[in-house]
Amino acid sequence: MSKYKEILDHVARYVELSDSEIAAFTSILKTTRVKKRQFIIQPGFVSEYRNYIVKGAVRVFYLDDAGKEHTVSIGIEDWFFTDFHSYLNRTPAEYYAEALEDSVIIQMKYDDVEELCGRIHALCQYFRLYIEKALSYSNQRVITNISKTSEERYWEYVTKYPQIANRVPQYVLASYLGISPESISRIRSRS
Amino acid sequence: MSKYKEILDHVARYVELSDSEIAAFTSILKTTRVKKRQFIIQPGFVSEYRNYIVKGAVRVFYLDDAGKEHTVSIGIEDWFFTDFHSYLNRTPAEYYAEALEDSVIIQMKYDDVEELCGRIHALCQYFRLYIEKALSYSNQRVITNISKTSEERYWEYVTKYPQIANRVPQYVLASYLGISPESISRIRSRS
DNA sequence: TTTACACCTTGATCTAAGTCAAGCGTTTTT
DNA sequence: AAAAACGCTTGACTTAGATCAAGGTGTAAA
Repeated sequence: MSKYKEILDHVARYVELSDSEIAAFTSILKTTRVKKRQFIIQPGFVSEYRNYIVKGAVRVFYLDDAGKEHTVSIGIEDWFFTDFHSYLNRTPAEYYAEALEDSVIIQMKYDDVEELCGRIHALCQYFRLYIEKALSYSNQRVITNISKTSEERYWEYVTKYPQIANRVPQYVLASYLGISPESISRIRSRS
Repeated sequence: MSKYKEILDHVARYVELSDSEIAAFTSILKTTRVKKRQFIIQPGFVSEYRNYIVKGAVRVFYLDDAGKEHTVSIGIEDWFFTDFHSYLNRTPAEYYAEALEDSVIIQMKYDDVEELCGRIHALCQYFRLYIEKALSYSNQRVITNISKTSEERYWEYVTKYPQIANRVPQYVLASYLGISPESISRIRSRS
C-alpha cells in the first residue's frame, strides 16, 4: 500500500496510469506535516509547490493594505491549493496559506510537474481535466459574488459545504464570502 | 495561408504542433459568423462548443430571477468563451453568450476536443496551460471583487483593459464589475 | 425627418451591510 | 489556576452603493 494512496485515488478518478507512470509521479511527491496556524505560503516567497491536502484543513488568504484578510480558498481533504499566480510565474506570492488544523499535505514542484506533464500524456490529461473543473467552479463563484446578497451567499455555502462550514471558524467563512464577521453573526441569528 | 491562422498562432504560443497534428486540429474547427446582438449560447441549450473569437466582441452573461444581467466574461479577438459548466457536463446552459459586434468565431465540439486531447499530447498540453492561466485570472477576479470598492474595481479594469473598456457599452462593464450602471456613471463624473 | 430605441446622466431617496465598541464564554498559554 | 488570547455576539451608528424616476443625446429605423 503506497503512502500516496489518497492522491493516486484522486488521479485515478480522471485517468489510468501504468505502474511506471505511477512510479514517476510518486517520485516527485513529498509529504509535509504542518501544525495548526503554520504558514505554507507567505507573501514575498515563491509558491513553488502544488499542494494536495491528505489530512487537515488549509486556507489561502490575501491581506490587504488595510490589514483585512480575504480568503481565496478553503480546502480540506482531497483538495489542491497554491498561490496559482506565483506558482505559474515563479514570482513572489501575494497570498498566505495557513493550516487551520494540524495537516498532512503532499507537495509537488512546478518544474517536476511540468517535466512530467511534458513526458507523460495521461498526467497532462489529469491536470487538464482537474483544472477545467476548478475553472468552472471559480467562474461560478464570481457570478455568485456579484449577483447574490450576503445572506444568500452564506446559506448557499452552508448548504453546499456543510462539512467545511462546520469545521472552520466563522470569520474565515466570512472573509471567503466577502462578508464581515458581524454580518455573518446577524444572518445566523435571524433564522 | 490557413484560414485558421489566428487560432494556430494562439496554440503556437504554448506548444509546437507537427503538420499532421495541425491537420487533425483544424479538421475539428468550424468558422461561424454572427451579427451584433445575436446569441451564440442560450439557457436551456447545451453549450456544445469551445468558441474562439477571431474578430469581434462577445459577452457571456447570466440573467437572474429579478431580470438583472450579470456579465461572466467579455471577450474580444484572441479569447475563448463558453458556458464552461454546460460545456463540460453536457447540461443545459445557464448563461447567454451575445455578440456585441458582428463577429467571427471558431468553434470546436466537446467530443472532438476530448478525442484529440486523448490522442495528441501537445494539444492536451496546450489546453492545460491555457486553462491554468485562465484559472489564475479567475481567482484574481474573485479576490478583487471581495476586497476592493466599486470605484477601485472600475479604475483597475479601465487601466488594465482600456481597449475593451472603450469598446463595450458601459452597462456591460457595470454588470461585469458588479456595479450598477448609475454608479459607474457617477464614478466617472467624479474624477 | 420624425419616431423610436439604446445608452448615459443626474437627482432624490433608501437600505444592506460595514464599522466601532463593548461584553462574554472557551480555549490556550504561562 | 490565573492570565491572555480567540472567536462570537449584540447594539448603536454610518455609509457606499442600489433603486426609482426623469430627462438628454445620438444613432438607427420607418
